[in-house]
Amino acid sequence: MLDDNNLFQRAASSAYASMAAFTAAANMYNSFYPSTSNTNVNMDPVNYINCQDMKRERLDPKVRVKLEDMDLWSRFYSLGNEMIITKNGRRLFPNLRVTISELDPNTKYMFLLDIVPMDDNRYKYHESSWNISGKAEPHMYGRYYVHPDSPQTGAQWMKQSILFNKVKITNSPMQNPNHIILNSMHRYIPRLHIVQASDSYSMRTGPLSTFVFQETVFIAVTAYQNDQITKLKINNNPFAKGFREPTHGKKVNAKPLKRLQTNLPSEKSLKYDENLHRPYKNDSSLLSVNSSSPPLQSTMHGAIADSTTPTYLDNSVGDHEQDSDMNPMNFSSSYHQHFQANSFYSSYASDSSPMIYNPAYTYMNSAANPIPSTSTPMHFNPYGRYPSSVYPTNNYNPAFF
DNA sequence: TCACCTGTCACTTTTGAATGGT
DNA sequence: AACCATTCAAAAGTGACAGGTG
Repeated sequence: MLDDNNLFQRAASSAYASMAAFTAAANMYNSFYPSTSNTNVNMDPVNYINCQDMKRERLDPKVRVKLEDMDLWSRFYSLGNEMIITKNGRRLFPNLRVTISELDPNTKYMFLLDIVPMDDNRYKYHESSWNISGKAEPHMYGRYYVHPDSPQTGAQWMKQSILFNKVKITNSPMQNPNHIILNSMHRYIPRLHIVQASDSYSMRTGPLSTFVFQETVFIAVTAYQNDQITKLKINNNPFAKGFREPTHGKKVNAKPLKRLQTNLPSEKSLKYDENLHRPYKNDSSLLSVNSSSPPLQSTMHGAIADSTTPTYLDNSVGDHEQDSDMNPMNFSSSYHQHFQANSFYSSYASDSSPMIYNPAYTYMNSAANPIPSTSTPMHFNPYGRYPSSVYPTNNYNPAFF
């Protein structure tokens, strides 16, 4: 383990080197998820990551973060967003842009971004839908993108929206150390960390809060799987403008047509929708009669943990009303309404958060919630909750797409 | 002007199921 | 029946490319 930590420290570099090194030790413990098939592991989240001594103060709970371009994010979310990863690194699209309120105007803050797995699964795109195809590869923690304006005062951060358009994701650990490493065919969510700090040293100890946005969930891919995602990207990303007009390039014509032909609906692509009691086209965008505005499921807001700073493992879940809502074991509809009405997110509260994005843990953490067998591939619902027949009693409800 | 960003596409590599031999 | 090696198709990854942005 010590050797591994040294490896992390060597790998960490540039502006965030100190933070990556600092968090590496904690991350080593939860880099490898508990197996979904093992129900006998120690379920105490504090002991699980073995970091009960690492307490960290939070920012003022009044601090609010709003995700910009919510409409665009929601459109991608509803289709099951995909992000291309390449060896040299690709940017995220849509861009992550947020606005902040209720920071102390005179205190300095640093803004960091990382991307963490949503669950313990690897996915496969088959017959126009995402299905679980096996267990996830271990995630490489410790890579952060530090916003180049960091540090600056709360007043400066709140003056205008904050854009993370330079973040790049890659599948190659050997590339630029500023790139965030992801595994293809795995599902992720970006996390925004706000640290009260005036330099990289105090960044390690200053009060910290983490924010996540459900609409930013995506599956990392090396080539787009869902044609609808491709079209949405082309139509909205200015750098892909060249692909909008079929008459412009020669490339635009030939292959897509060929692909379209190979994907033409055959008998195989028609399925029977048991809910609608009618056949439906086997395409994630056409899954329901309401496909133009699929429901945004509510369950993950603010719930993804900061695995790098297991500060909130204080067993005080539910101390406050807000805490209760933020508790991943108790996602409430009221919080959903709060989200839909304002698109504002609080930081997550004291909870067992380092495990939240790992359904395996969540299921195991509740004796009342038996773990469904993962040996048989489950259909991945692009619109949110797994059917209640699959998870009869769980209240985790992995809500994506 | 030019560095950079995008999705496309042809090609290569990897994966995993099927098959057959011991 | 169990194990191992081989084959082969499908899936996934790679890199060059043209057309675009800033």
